[in-house]
Amino acid sequence: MAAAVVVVIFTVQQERLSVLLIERAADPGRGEWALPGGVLREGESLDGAAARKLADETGVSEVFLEQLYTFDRLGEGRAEVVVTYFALVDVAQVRLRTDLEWRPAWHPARGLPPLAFENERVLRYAEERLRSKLEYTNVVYSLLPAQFTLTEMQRVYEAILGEPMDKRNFRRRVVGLGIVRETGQTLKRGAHRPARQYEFISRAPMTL
Amino acid sequence: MAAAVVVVIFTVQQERLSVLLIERAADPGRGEWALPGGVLREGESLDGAAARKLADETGVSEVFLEQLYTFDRLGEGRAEVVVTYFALVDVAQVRLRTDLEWRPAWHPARGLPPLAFENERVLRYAEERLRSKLEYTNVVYSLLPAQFTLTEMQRVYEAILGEPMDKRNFRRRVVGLGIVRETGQTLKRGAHRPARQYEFISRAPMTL
DNA sequence: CCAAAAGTGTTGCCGGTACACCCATGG
DNA sequence: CCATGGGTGTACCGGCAACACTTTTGG
Repeated sequence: MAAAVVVVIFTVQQERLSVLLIERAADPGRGEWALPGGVLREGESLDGAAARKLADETGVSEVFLEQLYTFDRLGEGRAEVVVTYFALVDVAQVRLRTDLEWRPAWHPARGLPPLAFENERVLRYAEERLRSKLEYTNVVYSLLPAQFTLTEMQRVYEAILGEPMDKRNFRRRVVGLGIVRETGQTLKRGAHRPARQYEFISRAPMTL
Repeated sequence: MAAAVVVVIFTVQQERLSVLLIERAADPGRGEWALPGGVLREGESLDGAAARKLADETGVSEVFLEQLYTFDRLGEGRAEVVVTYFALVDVAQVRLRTDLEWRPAWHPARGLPPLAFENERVLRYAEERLRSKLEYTNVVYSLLPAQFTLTEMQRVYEAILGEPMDKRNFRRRVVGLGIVRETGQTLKRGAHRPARQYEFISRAPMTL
């Protein structure tokens, strides 16, 4: 009866918010999907355990990772308490594990398979917190590459919030509030006018 | 190495934000003060354990009580993880335990005695969260009796935020946003004009 | 020349803040 | 009559939302 750590790993892919899930190859919960997690090791810190799980599954570190909530007695799980975290990753940086037994895969946050251990509760809570953090922090930095266009950034916001935003208001806000700045470079893609590239002023979480 | 629960119990007393602390009569931490807490019992829920601790120390229930954060390896504590909660109580409803060994007492949040188990970190975090929740929720309901005057309510806000507020703006806000309503009754006290009594529209936590 | 995305300003509304005076009561 | 707290309105400012057209490019 030790403590367990579970990590909700979000990304935005094809204009959809997605979550990393693992198909369980053993009981309990065989054949269902679950959030990545595991037991806290002897002498390990909570933040350390969460970062380890995240790195195990995605290969990334140095991304936004924050404690979410602590649950007790989640479903059939054997842990006394489950400390949950949530992380935001740029899908382009991720290399998923390719084990035969415990397959990780991205799933759109809308339209999930059956989940083990009442992970739906955890996910709902994480999604709510993510949406609210978008509004008053710069956490989106962790979902985008070093350089990007404002349109790409806006698509990420829209995927998470689930509604279209006004282009002019969006731009005024993110540059005006000091979240991003121009790099001076531009990017040409397809039959379009070249787009200015932007970068985050800070790649650490900050409250606006 | 089980999980422990710790509760930060706030009240407002004589226009000061205060916290309930317990003087430790045994090691570790003998002679220091600490937040009330204990080990999670077999089969007990986290919320249940927090409510039990709160009721043990103050006799109250049905007040605002919410999970705060989960810490690992706090000081010399023996718990693997410590799940912290914070509660808001009306000091008039509280009857403190009067054990000889483990004395509970209110301490002003500014100017605390030496604390055991790194409880300063927990307290700082709880205080910050309380201040921010004041702004966008009705949690203050849990610090006041059923009926009260707007001046009393304003004093509670000022004690917690640590700065005076404008009377007219305060009143407009709390009635306008539907936090409180008039009861129709008035209260006479001393050499003053009678004051209208108010009550909370909802005595459950709500976001504004 | 057409389709597709980039880029750009103005206006109205609302919420928040600053600010000062008169009133009812008990002693 | 005076000291004490109760009660009230207005004006300014800044952030936020709504809204439409022109430009550049590749095919």
